[in-house]
Amino acid sequence: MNKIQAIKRIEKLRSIISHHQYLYHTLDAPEISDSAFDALVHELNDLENKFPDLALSDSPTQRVGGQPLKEFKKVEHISRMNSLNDAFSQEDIQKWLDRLANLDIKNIPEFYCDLKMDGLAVELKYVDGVFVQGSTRGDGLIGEDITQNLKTIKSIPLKLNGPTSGEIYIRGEVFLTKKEFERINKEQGEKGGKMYANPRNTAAGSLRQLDPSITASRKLNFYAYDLMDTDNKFKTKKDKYEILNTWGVTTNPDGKVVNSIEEIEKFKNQWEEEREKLDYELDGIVVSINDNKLYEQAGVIGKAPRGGVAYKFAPKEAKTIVEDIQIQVGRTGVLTPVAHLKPVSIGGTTVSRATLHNMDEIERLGVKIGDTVMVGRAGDVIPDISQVLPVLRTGNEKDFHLPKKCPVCNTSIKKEAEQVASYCPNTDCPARQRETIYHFCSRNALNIDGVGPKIIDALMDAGLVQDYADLYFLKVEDIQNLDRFAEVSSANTINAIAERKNVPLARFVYGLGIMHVGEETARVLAQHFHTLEKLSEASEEALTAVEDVGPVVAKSIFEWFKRPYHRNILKKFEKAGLKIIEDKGLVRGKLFGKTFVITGTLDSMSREEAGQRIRSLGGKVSSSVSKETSYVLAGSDPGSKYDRAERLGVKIINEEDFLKMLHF
DNA sequence: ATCCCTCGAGTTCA
DNA sequence: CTCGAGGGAT
Repeated sequence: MNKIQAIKRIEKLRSIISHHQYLYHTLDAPEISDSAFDALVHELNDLENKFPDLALSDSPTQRVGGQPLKEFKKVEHISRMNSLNDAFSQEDIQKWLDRLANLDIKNIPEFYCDLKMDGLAVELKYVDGVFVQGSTRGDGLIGEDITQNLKTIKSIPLKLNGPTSGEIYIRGEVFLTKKEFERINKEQGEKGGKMYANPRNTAAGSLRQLDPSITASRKLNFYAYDLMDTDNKFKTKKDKYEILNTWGVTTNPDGKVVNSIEEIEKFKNQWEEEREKLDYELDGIVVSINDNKLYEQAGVIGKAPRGGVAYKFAPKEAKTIVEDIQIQVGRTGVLTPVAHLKPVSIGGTTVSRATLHNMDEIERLGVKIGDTVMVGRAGDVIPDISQVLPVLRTGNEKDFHLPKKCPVCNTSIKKEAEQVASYCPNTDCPARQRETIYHFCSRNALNIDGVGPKIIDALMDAGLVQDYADLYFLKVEDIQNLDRFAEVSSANTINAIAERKNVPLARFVYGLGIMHVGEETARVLAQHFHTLEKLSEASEEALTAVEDVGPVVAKSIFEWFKRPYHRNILKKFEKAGLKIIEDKGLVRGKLFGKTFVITGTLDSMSREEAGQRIRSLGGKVSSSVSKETSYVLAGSDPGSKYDRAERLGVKIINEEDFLKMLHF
């Protein structure tokens, strides 16, 4: 980026950041997520570092942010309440140590590592051991008097269990547990009040209540992180924490002293992994020089003391650019727009694509090609665009439109009026056929091990396979002649296919890939008709009579078996010697009539196996919890289903209970 | 017609 | 995991 561009960009970023600072700090009503905001500040910081002459003293990066609301009395802080510089990697920490070394602070023997709760900094004033005043950080110099509200917090002692004379100033973080956040938000929702975005905003909103009884109804927490020590009575940060604790002031119990950069890294990694286990939100750790004298010696630059850094966890969201939006054709012909992103690292892995689901989603987000977006991960796994930052548009963004023709086979795209998705109606579309064969080989269908997309693509491109029945006619020589295939792997492929010449009816029906027939419906159909022959000859009426099969599904199945193309495929299977194992019908075992939902990880078996055992005893396994569910089987690290079960009062059993249930 | 429960389908990276 | 939509109960 050249200087002219940088100037423009910096101006733009400054105005956007100021605007959002106002929304966030003064109105408690942010419009963009915290990480989106952080990303903006970060970019501005980088630019200002690159072009130091463009950095201005009134830049938002130079301010701590936030003017006090006029309703509260103003309080001047004893000394400026600063905020720490951020570090995002071990290199950043190393740079910090290098800068300290330049100041002649070398070979620091001890660091204090503390957890960084995501909350609000406050200052408490005690006179003669009695809590007399508390204030928010405000702009760093002047905060708001929220004494009455702070008095409602149980972990802030009204009287210190210690010194009974003189003035004492304590700083710390007020925060909210995740549980309490949910409770408050639920209550707000029921009252039709404003919903909070996250625990931090809720804590901020709660502290700024003009009526302390409202604050009291919300259980806020407090951990101290500093004791103002004007006459240097304490040697280390740890000493301060210990004396605070004896006075009855809590500090974070998980903080500890470490001796090296490696240990800092270890501490950070440990808590980054375990953060979910805590009942409050963490956004990183704070690393400080443990020795107070050295800490002071490091001094303050701008708004940030140099004796400590906030070592932030990898954000769960990151800012990136949508380079293109492309269309994918699925097995059923549904067209899915996928955003191709400028690669970005989120929580340790690099993300370059994210699904946009359908046109409705694109409209809801308002995303255009070239837009800057925030990408997170739904359920911690699947990349997902959470919001667009339209303020960063340059005017060169392009709207995305669905093509009129299938990008693969050029057939005209169709869309049912009341449905969201558009689709390619051509059942012979190569993209659809490919996906159909992948599906046939997939784990829950025929489970042909080692025959994945790559091999299937190669076989199709060579014209060796047109449909999934062709797989059973392949010979080792056929595959060997293809590029990239060695003798061994071709033999393995053939063996893997041959191993699946006896298959249970339910799996086979699922593998066929009939519209609206998934695993569960395939099982029900198999139980009901027992053989493929009977299923294939069933009338629409007979199909509709089956539990869970209505007119739409019945028609889809009926028409599938009617098509000559499919009849021919079934004949080929027969010719290849495929044996379909007859289904014995419904089992009336001891779990008959019981519905299970499985969540979390089990020790003694996979969830798949557990499901099979349940079904073999006549039980059902469902994917979502409702009041119809008999038991939720919870392994370790259960997901959201556990909470839902609790809320609905569904019986939750652990693995041990489950094993007993199987055996008795 | 309308709600609730389930199922189906699509999805990313290492 | 999440969304959309089919099936069935009301």
